[in-house]
Amino acid sequence: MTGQQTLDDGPRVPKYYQVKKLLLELIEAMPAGNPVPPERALATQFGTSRTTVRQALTEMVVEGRLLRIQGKGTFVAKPKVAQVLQLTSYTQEMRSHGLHPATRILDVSYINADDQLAELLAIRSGGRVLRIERLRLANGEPMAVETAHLAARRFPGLRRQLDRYASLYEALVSAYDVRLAEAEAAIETVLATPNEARLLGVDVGLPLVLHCQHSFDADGHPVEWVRSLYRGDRYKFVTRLRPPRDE
Amino acid sequence: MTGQQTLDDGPRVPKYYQVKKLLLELIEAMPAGNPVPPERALATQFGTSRTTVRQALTEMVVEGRLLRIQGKGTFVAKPKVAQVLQLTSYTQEMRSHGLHPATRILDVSYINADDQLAELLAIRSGGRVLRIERLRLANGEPMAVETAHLAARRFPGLRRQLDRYASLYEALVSAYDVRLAEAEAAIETVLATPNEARLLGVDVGLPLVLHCQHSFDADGHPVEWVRSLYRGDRYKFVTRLRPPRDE
DNA sequence: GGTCATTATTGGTTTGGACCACTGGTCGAG
DNA sequence: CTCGACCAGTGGTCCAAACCAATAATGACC
Repeated sequence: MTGQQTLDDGPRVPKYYQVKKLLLELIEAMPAGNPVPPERALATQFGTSRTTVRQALTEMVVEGRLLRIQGKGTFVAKPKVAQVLQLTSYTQEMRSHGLHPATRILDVSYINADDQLAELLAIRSGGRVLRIERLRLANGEPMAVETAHLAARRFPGLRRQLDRYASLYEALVSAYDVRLAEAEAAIETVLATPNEARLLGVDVGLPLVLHCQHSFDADGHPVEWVRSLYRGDRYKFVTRLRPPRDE
Repeated sequence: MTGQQTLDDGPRVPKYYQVKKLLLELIEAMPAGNPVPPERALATQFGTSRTTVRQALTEMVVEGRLLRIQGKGTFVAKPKVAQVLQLTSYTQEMRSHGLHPATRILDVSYINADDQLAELLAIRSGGRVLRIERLRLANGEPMAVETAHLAARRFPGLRRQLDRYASLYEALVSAYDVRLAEAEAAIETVLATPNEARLLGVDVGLPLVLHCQHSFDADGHPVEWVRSLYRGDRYKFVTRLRPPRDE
């Protein structure tokens, strides 16, 4: 090897990446919802195989710039919605963004806590836990799958109270006089399983944002542990920070 | 089509997904760093094409479970590191995790602010801004690319001060008596560009965590705007929340 | 006019093969 | 012994083709 062309990024640009850049320019001038040409047409236009076009399109779908629908086509996606990380309800949060929120209860049931969940809720291992699985929507579109866990003994009859109040937080305050005072949240990226992909209406393998929140009341007792899966292509999370030491 | 098998997830499981599940079982019993069989061998073993194996492997790489190295092989990856979202320095943060932090300065230069950056730093459009691009390492491995922006006029000579102090925060406190009091952070997922992938030592197209932080001093004046790109497969972000209203 | 089967179009999956780029080792020349 | 050329093995990219699955348009039939 003579090393005559070993620059930072000389001829090392894969063809699918060049296709991607061309497509990015193409959709920049297009409004959301507008369709891009079919894959086969793009392959002909760029003089590549459909495989290469698909590789470029797949990255753009993962990035949240495009939306693929089997049998219909590929479309320019809408920009991301910001999600403020704070102790507000989903409903409250979406309204502040001018969106119409809705919640569909997927499942409410009692389970037995495994060791990890028991520690999070400060109950004994195997204790009964109310598990609430909800699909969060905005303007009719699935936004997140939320699974909340609360100790059954601490909130007796909560399952029935849920029908009476508009939100879980409202039920906690009105029926049990419990207010969330603090929380710890962890955020990481994961990939959609087939089941999660189906619920959220995204593709299998798309990166999701896993947001686990552990909430406490004013006395420092754990109240709930929530595992929320947001669409990584539609959300960004915003939080306000303070320094660890006060001065 | 008789539709005799149209269950929730009957025959609808793609072959690459079945391969992925088998591989997940395989690597579960393997320590980090252990190599998995070559792609061609897996294709023969599972009776599929190499393309299908690659589709399964690619998802697992994106999830941070595997690490691919061209010319060497594919290996079991190490588990994620947690990153606490707070106003501490990277150095401080990594040490608390028992890791050995290091920083490599990639570039320090003055640029002219565009409209957006000017507004973030509360200066006039086109004003001079010190731009510091740093590569963050932990135990010798690239962890993040950080690009900080500070108003040049407010911190005269900061470029030279950087050599004198161990960290940017230390320089701000010692030389300018400026302490960060508050910040807003936004987190979203993006895909690695070729340049970013090269710096972080990951694959092009891998999802990264984009963490943009806007920091303010005690008087509420903006101090810096930092754009950090973390490896989505190695990090998770942890933050502590308080309710919006005090009571 | 309305209903349902048919067909065309589109994205989704899989194949088998080819070649490139990088790594690590082998082996010969010096 | 050292250095370099060479080569085998690995992941990276790309191709042409075929078939499956979901959607939308068409058109025959009632």
